[in-house]
Amino acid sequence: MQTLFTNPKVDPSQHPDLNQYFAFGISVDCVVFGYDGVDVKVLLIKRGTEPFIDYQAIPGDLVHPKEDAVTATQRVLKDLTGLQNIYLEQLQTFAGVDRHPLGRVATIAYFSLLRIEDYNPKPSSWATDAQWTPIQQLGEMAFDHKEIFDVALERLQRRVRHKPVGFELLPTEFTLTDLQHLYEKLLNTHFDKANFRKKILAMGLLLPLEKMRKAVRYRPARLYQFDPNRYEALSNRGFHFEL
Amino acid sequence: MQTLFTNPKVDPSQHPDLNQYFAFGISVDCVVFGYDGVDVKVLLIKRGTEPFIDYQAIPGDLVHPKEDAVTATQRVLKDLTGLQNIYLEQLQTFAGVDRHPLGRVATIAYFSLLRIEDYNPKPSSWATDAQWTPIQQLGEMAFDHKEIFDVALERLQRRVRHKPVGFELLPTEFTLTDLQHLYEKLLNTHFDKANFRKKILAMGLLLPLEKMRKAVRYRPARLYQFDPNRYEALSNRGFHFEL
DNA sequence: TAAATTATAGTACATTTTACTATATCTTGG
DNA sequence: CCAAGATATAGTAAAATGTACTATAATTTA
Repeated sequence: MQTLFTNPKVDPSQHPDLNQYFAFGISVDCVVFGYDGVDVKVLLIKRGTEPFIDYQAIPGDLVHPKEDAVTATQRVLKDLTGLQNIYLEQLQTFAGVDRHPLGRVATIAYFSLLRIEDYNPKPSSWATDAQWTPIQQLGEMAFDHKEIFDVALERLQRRVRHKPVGFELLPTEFTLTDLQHLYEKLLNTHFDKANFRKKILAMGLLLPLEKMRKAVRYRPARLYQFDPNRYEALSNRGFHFEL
Repeated sequence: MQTLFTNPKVDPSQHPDLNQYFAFGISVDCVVFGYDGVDVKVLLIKRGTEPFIDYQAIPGDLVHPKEDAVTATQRVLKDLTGLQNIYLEQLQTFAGVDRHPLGRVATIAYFSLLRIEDYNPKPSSWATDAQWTPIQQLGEMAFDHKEIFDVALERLQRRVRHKPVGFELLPTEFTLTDLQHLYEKLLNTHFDKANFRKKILAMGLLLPLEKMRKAVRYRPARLYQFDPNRYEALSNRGFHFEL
């Protein structure tokens, strides 16, 4: 039997054997990135049961029958972090036949970005086993989660260069040096300091504040904050963020 | 019940009620782009039954129980076009609760690129209703297929600027003007002729042939072909295609 | 053989990027 | 209170790239 379902000439309601095609589970998995001022980290849970006991895993869950995928992911994120309205982007779907030992489960992978200082673990049944892991120090991962993570990291690195989403990882007020360090960690490169600030400031996306970073034993730097409205406005005029 | 399945402390095999979570259908839908030298076109089928009778639809099918998603898409593409090994990229998954009137079906959307001259419709049960439609002349589309198409087009436009995949749409041998026209149609812009050729040739991705385009009533242009090996080599050295 | 048409080469100017240098501003220790 | 240390911020000059043109070459058709 081929193309039964979408064949424009066939009426699927006439085919009771269609049931065997409705036996998939769908899960969502979300790679949560954070930044603590030093390292880019990812929020992973440690599995306490087989299969893959003691392996690190990307948080996720089965999508409920009447729930859509984004909603499911937001539910997982809230249970895990206590946060709502955090940056979320669909990544890719992994649907290999044998990717899950417990059944045919396709997983829709997402990634999200949050300010690590906002993170506030909820005492849900599993969130207590969550831990922030620097992305260079990943252990072995359950299922195909390493592959999912790799895709997520690659996507993040591209995304961050073409859209101003890096700010999602920083405190709302930050210095230009903070920003530069973040990008250097994310992209694993070095930027010339003077040129970096010139380029960023020239975009006009940052609102300079009348405050300075305090409690440093050298000249304090000005604090800035990202201005989403300005970005919106510029985008509509054809502006393209690029770093 | 929450996070039953992926909760690291819960053993899902102890939960017979898990069955209600394994009742999804998964389909693949593939937006097939082609180019005939004049227009960018998309291969759509016209539905012959309800729901959405007479609407245009993106070709696709349910994923079989023991089939992975890419394989399913390649099967659909082969039934439809007679072609194998054509450019294929996963786009995004659409999993809205009510997106399909016949049941809970999440669809993994793909897009693919092919040389329209290679297209050779197979007499499969539905491929005969397939037709190449210029992307400006789309009618109303079935299900959420218009939304899928919009995402596909946007993705194609970005992809074509950052990876040399435009060549997938051209005959293997083409002139620089052919290439420029293709990009102008894809991106809906105009390029300065002299600068376009300078930029493209400077990349060193095109192999100049000793042939000329014939049967034109003016000066014939040199034919080129894309050199994938060269691209591979340059990519490894950090080269980044950009147009 | 001239006219028409497109291919290809070249050039000059503007803009952006890159690699630096110089100066300003703050804290801390003597 | 001043110098030393550290980082912030401003500025500049050369290099590279992009942009807008102009000029010339090659081919067919009338």
